[in-house]
Amino acid sequence: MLLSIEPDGPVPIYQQIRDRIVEAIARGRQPAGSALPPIRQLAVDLGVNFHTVNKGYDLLRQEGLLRLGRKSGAVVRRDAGSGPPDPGWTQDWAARLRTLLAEAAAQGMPATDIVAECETAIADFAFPAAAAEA
Amino acid sequence: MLLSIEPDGPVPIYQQIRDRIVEAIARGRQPAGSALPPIRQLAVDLGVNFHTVNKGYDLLRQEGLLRLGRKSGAVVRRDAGSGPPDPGWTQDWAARLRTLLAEAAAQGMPATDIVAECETAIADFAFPAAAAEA
DNA sequence: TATCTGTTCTATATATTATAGAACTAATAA
DNA sequence: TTATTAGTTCTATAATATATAGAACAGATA
Repeated sequence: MLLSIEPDGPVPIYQQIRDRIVEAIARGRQPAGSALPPIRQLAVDLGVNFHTVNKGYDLLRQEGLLRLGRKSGAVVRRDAGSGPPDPGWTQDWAARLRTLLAEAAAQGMPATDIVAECETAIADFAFPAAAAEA
Repeated sequence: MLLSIEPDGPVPIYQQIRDRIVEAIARGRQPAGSALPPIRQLAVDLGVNFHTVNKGYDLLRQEGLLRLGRKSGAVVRRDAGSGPPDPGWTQDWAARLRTLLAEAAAQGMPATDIVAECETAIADFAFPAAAAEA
């Protein structure tokens, strides 16, 4: 489990930890049932306080992606193969997506490029029965 | 210029102001050259401090989307018809896109649904010579 | 001159972020 | 039992971000 962090970046460290793990889950590198490093160990590896890692893990638990146990540690609960997400969650996510895509359009990015970026990202994910036909 | 804000939401007010304006630009409701409300007036309309609006406008200025003048006020500088964005900017944006899309995949959203949400959002934008063929 | 607009400064209060240390709970291993 | 492991829960501190507030300034316009 490699996990590179930018300590001096604009995005909070606990958020970066959460983001990298979400990406690892989406790409199938952390399938459902797989274990994540213990909070204290990851904190040492990253050179940050264990409370910071704990906050990132807790975020993932609130999102339903992690299951945290006393001795079992942090285990992935959902992945790209799980059932469809909650309708309310999908709405919130779609709103954030619209804002992010609008940003690219406002910056003058062509529609074809925007679509291409989306497809490139999605192609890296590990869907259960992916068909990568062009 | 309608602009609804959630004062008690998790996202900062100045960020919401920035996001709504970005979406208005992308959708062609605020084309390049069009004027935005004065800082103080928008502050009154939204029921927030004018410093909060100023911070949102200043963000957009830093992103190259707005031009702020003494008497000219806030004028849109770039829109969906402008030239392609800066390569460095595109890289950063693509990274944020990958994180957001990974979130949906990790939550179990099917690839087809993710693509559909992207296309739905893009269809609302005002590209110069859009071809909406299916 | 007077007005409108963005800009800049100080100031205050609250919330967020990150670090730090200590103690606790539950499960496992020796 | 005893020790270890790992998450959980408290307090505490410092730095930064957020939002409000007021005042004053600078440039363009009527």
